[in-house]
Amino acid sequence: MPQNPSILDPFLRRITRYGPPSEEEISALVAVLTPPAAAPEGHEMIRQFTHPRISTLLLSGTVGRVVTLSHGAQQITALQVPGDFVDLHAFLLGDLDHSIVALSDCLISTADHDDLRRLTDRYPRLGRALWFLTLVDGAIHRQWLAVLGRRDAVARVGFLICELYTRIKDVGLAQDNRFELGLTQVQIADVLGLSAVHVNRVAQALRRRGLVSWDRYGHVEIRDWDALAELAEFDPAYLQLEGRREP
Amino acid sequence: MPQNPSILDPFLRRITRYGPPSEEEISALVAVLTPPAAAPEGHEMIRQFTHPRISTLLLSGTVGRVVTLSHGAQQITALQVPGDFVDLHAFLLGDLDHSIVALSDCLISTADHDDLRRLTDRYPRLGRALWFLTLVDGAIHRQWLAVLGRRDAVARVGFLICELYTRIKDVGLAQDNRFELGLTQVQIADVLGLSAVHVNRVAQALRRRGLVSWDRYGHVEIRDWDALAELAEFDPAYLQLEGRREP
DNA sequence: CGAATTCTTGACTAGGTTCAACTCCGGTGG
DNA sequence: CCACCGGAGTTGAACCTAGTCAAGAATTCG
Repeated sequence: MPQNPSILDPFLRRITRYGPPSEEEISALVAVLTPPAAAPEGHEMIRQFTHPRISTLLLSGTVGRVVTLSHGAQQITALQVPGDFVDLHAFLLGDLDHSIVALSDCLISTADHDDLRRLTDRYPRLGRALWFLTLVDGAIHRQWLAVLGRRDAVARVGFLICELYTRIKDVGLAQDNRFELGLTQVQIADVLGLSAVHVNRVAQALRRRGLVSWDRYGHVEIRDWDALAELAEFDPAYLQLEGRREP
Repeated sequence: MPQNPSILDPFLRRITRYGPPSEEEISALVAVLTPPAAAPEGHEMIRQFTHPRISTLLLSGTVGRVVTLSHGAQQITALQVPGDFVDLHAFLLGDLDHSIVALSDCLISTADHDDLRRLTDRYPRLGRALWFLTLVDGAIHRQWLAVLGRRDAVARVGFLICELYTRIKDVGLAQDNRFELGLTQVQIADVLGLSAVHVNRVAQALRRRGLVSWDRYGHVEIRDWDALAELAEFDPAYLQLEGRREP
């Protein structure tokens, strides 16, 4: 169990959205987590088509789920922020359909699948809380399908910025419409299904219109949230931040 | 509990992929299902932004999860085939981020969320089997993100045909490379993020190249599976049809 | 200082959209 | 029985968003 409790804060915020599990359940879960470990940028934590025996909790940094296609093209199918399990779905699935890659320098903690199985046997409500987390991932996937299927490039970039700010703020790591994007334009292109060149042009357009400022280090400030959210048709309901009180 | 056991066969094939749950667990689950009921084509089973108290098992027909955008544009974010729970994720989520619509005449059975909660309390392994089903949905979402983000129109249509045939065959409702597509070209366009006009042109190209035959009633025959699968880069691993033996 | 990334810009191209008209078919009602 | 209607599919032409290719600027790092 990690020495410094504060680094778990983002995760505790997430897990208590559902239910919440009792103190006892949360303690039991935290007890099976390893101490924080470093995962440097570019590290492939799990390789496509393999089956991990542990699940990974992201404590800081950004992680992506990456599907690699034949021509070398990549699609990033999910972005994880601190407090997210990056591969909780692998707990029950067989071989994974994607790689998991650290997109920046990260701190992680892991939980053994055998421990998770014992925990969810003993505490069914905790199991549902974990299930809930993977269902939110699914809700995000669905929104992104609508984004990739039916929105133009400007709305896609706007949506990504709105979503990431909302998620990072939700775990207490952003405020005042500023956050650390921490993605290169190439990586953004791989999330949005665009070319890097076009992402660059769209970013400039958003800056020119006064919607965001965005420096080369990935510090983003949303200067006009309402306009950006409307442009992107962003409604955070799908993120399930209101949580859910289980009867 | 439905009188005719055979109509549950597709579902029983699905649920036993994981684990499997014991006979007792499966019987307990089947016991809380309502008898089959009809849902006519076009019926909106769940409306976007509401919270259902039941989950729906699809027995026959095709159902879609539909996200509606502001300009009236739609994106179908998931297709369900017989044996799928169409809204099991709503069991734990709050308000739903999409509507659920019968895309053809359907037969359905439902389970009350309170019953599901009791069952998953009593049988944690059954809970994991249901969780597993929602994780497969997520895996399909991820593949579709890669399809929409990085593949051209011909590959998208090819991929859809390969996936639906594989899924329908898996539950015993298709064989010999023939199946009932049961979607109009407009609906296909809403799945693929294309215009209906372009879907039409792509369909003709696939027919001309001898890869599929495809009549106006939605009867599809895949005439050259290998070529189609290669064109679409379709690898069924993500569907998790091999299942998973829980230790 | 040179090497490597990332970002930026311009010119050209292409895949897919839009709009509009027309066909084919099944169903409906006079 | 036929006229009409509506939905699905089909076709053509014009347009446009985003991709590709290629080169140059800016920054970081060894």
